[in-house]
Formats: sequence, structure tokens, C-alpha cells
Amino acid sequence: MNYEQLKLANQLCFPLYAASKAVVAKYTPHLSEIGLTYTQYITMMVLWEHTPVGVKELGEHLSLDSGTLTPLLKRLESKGLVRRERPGSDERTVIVTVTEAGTALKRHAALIPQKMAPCMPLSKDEAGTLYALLYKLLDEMRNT
Amino acid sequence: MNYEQLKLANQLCFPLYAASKAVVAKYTPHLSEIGLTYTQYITMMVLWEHTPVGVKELGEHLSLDSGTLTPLLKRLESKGLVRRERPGSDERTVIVTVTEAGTALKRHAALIPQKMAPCMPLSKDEAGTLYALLYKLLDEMRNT
DNA sequence: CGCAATTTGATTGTGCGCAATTAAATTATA
DNA sequence: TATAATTTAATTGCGCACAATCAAATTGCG
Repeated sequence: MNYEQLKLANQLCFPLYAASKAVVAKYTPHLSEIGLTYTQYITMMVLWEHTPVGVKELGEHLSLDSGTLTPLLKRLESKGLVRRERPGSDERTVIVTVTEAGTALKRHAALIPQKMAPCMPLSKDEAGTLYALLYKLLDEMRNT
Repeated sequence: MNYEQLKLANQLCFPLYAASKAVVAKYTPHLSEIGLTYTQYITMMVLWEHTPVGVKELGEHLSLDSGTLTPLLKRLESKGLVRRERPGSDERTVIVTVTEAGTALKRHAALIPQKMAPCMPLSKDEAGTLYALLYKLLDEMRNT
């Protein structure tokens, strides 16, 4: 039997998994300065663009389900960054709204992409290629 | 202030994070057939290449620390796939060895890369480019 | 030798991440 | 209009993932 494919170095999944963790680790010290985890950060990024928004739509943007989002949103709520409320119209849905404190945080968060840029040791071209390949992988995996 | 960079679509970290999760999700049904999680799978891959091995060296291959590996290895041990033992020479170290059952599992695991290949909607060239860029990102982030 | 620094794995605590289940409400259908 | 199917969050349980701390053993240095 051919065991070559079983070597870590011959797998595409492993560098993907390791690079993702490494990038999150690079963000972490900057994010902890503003009191967010990485997942909370990307959640706030969606919320800054789309507020108010339902939990389901939020999860679609982030590829996260309610099992992850419900406790995460409660933590953001306890920090005063968002509000969770059920509208009278449909008691099943929860609408998440960014508070004033959440909006104020956006100014600090906006500095993070700039701080991260020098940590990304890829040229503009390389980053563009990587970005396109990752989205191609993502989009086509969704459809299968 | 420029908030363009704060949009999810303008960040490289997010497709990396989402693609990594999506690929792990693709592996999961195949892996559950042989009773492994994704992290257990890549751990066994390292062990099949390097047995016996200390926990520290194992963690270096996987970019995982003992807080993750210790309970994970205990679960692999409880499944009978590995043995954990302290050699008399240095009581601090733990040596992990693949058992016969662990070796037998390799035959089943070897089928998984083949099952996954059609799920990866990238040409050989694209996969090669992605692989190279991810390792470049990984290697250079390690050195900074 | 004697003591400090280092190495190594284990432990604890917090926070994802997801599958499976549940419960409540709405919508579709006979 | 009943009632079945669907939609939507929440809950539960398990397994990572990592920071911080601890304890034990080894190594290095004066």
C-alpha cells in the first residue's frame, strides 16, 4: 500500500490548519489589548457592517452555528458591546445590535490590520494569489 | 479613519480561518469511520513516521503544546492506539509509541487522502501554489 | 559540590467549534 | 382550520487550543 500520502508534508490540509492557527496567534496579543478574542473580533467586524442582524445571518457570514455564537454573543453582551433582543414579530429570532460602546471599539480595532500588515511576510501579489485560492477552495467546497 | 480594512472581505486571515475549518469539516465524516478526530489523525500521521517520540518533539511537528497533547494522547491511549511511558533515564520525559492496533489503523487511514482528493477543487498547479504560499507564510511567521 | 536556571510534561481555566437534541413559533398543506 | 413540516435559537456534551502555573528532574556554572 502507498503510504506516501499519509506523510504530513504531503498533505495540503496541514499547512492550512497550521497557518490558520499561526495567524490567529499573531492577532491575539493585539486583540487582547482591546479585550477581544479572534472569533469575537471577526464577529464584531460583521456586526459593524451589518447591524442589526439575526443570529442565523451572522452565522452565515462567519460560517459559525448557534452553538458557537450564542455563548460568544452573551460574552460580547456582558462586555457591553452588543445587545441581544427578540422582536415581537417573531419570538424565535434574536436580533443582535452593536451598542455605542461597540461602535466606539471600532476606532481601536481599525488599527489592528495596520499592525498586522508587517507580520504578513508575503508580497502584494502573493497575498492576492493566496486570497483568491482560499476563496476558490471555500466557494467550491460549499457547493459539494 | 479608514474602515475599509475592517471589512471581513478585505482580510486575508478570514478565508484562511474559514478554509481551514471547512477542510477539517470535509475530513470529519471519513475520520469518524475510523474513530479519530482531525487532530488525532494528524497526530497519528506524525507518530506513524516517528515512533517512538517524545511529547515535545511531537508538539514541534504539529505546532501543538502539552496542554493540547497530553489529554489527546491519553484518549489515543485509551483507544489502544499508542502507549505512553516514562523511560528510567529521565523521569520528566514521556515517550509515545504506536501499538500494533495503531499500526493496523494505518491501512484504513491511508484510504482517506484518496477519498479527500475529489473534494479538493483545485488543479495540481493551484494546489502546489497554495501549498508553497502557506508554507512560506508559516515559515516566516515562525521567525518573527 | 551547591544552587540557580532550564527543560519537560501535567494541570487548570477560558473560549471556541460542532454534532445532536430540544423547544417554540411560523408556514404550508390537506 | 387542524396539523404536519419547517425554521430558528438555545442547550448539552465532547474535544480541541492555548495561556499560565506548577512540580520534578537535569544541566550549567562558579
